[in-house]
Amino acid sequence: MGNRTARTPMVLLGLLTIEPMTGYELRQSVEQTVGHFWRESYGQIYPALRALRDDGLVEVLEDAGGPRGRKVYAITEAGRDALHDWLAEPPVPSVPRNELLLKLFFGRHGPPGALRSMLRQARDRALAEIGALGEVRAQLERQEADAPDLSWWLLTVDLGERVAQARLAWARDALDALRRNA
Amino acid sequence: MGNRTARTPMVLLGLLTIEPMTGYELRQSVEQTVGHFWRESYGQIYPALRALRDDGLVEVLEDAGGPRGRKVYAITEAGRDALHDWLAEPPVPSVPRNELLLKLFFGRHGPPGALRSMLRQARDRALAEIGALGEVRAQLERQEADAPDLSWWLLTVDLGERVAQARLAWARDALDALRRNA
DNA sequence: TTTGGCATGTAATCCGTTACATGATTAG
DNA sequence: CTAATCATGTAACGGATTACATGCCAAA
Repeated sequence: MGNRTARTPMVLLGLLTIEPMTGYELRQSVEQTVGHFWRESYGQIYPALRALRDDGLVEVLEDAGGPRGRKVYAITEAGRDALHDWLAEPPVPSVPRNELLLKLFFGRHGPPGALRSMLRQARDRALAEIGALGEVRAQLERQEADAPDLSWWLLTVDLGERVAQARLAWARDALDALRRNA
Repeated sequence: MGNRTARTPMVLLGLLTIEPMTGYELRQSVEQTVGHFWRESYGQIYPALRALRDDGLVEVLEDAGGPRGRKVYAITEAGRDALHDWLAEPPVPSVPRNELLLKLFFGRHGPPGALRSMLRQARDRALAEIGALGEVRAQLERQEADAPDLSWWLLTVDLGERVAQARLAWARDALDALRRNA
């Protein structure tokens, strides 16, 4: 039984399909590519790489540098198979946990200004997200125009933008409603 | 420093502002009220209730029934204060983790049909969510028309609906694009 | 009488973050 | 020379789920 989900190793395998990388670079790469909808910490990455190597799903290309070496990992054929199999399974629905909504739900029991400030923060975050995703999209279309993954990547950007737009509209409408009531 | 976030006890305190309940009823209540954006398991609830009681934030009204008793919890004044303080703090931004997007991002490396079936599932889930939230809204407006929390509750429903609509439109457009390309 | 819902709790385990420990290399 | 960045790893801890253990009561 053990690992039911095992998503960390799959992100690593996925990123290693783009190019071989060190654990450190994988961390950066997670942030830069799937950062709006996924995150991994070193505490997850290094043990996962060890396990992947033990299972023959990745291999170490170089091993040089300092005392503990710099290890460049590459995905193996077995690794591609494992990734393929995982991609065939439907995503396991995640437990929703939205602290903002929780606080709004119980908002009557908090201080009067808190609602407004949380909505403002939500609005600003949504705006920032829209801006960031717009840049991502522009950069993809410029620099990755020939990347074979492009259409998949744009799909994820697209959902991100739509959801951020929905949040923005919601926060603005809610703030307007507050103003009219006050 | 121990508990930085401590959200489980806060959900429980929040729900106990509505009415006193047992641990079992709290579990149902989480599902029925904040279910679209929050979830708690017994493994969290019972220990949390114990800790809340030790801290004087809740008290036990009744203690009867079976061998281990039926305990009806009520929020105390100290509990209301703790909830109030927590509601004053801005929500801690959560790490995004969306497995569907992860799978789409690496979609090229999976089986050809997987993308389509995941999008269909996303579309169907969004539709179901919209339906469920519509019912929640209708029921709130009917049965809780005088509830002092109503406007806050509707705010959370509203965001849920908008985000679900965004997901629905995204999944439909993506499916259409797929069909045109095939 | 047996199934399902009410009810409480613990134990094992996992997933994941943060902090710690260590050191090489590079740019200013 | 020194600060930042590259780089690898472990340890402690906390948050959360799942499974387990137990038993009452009511309805079919």
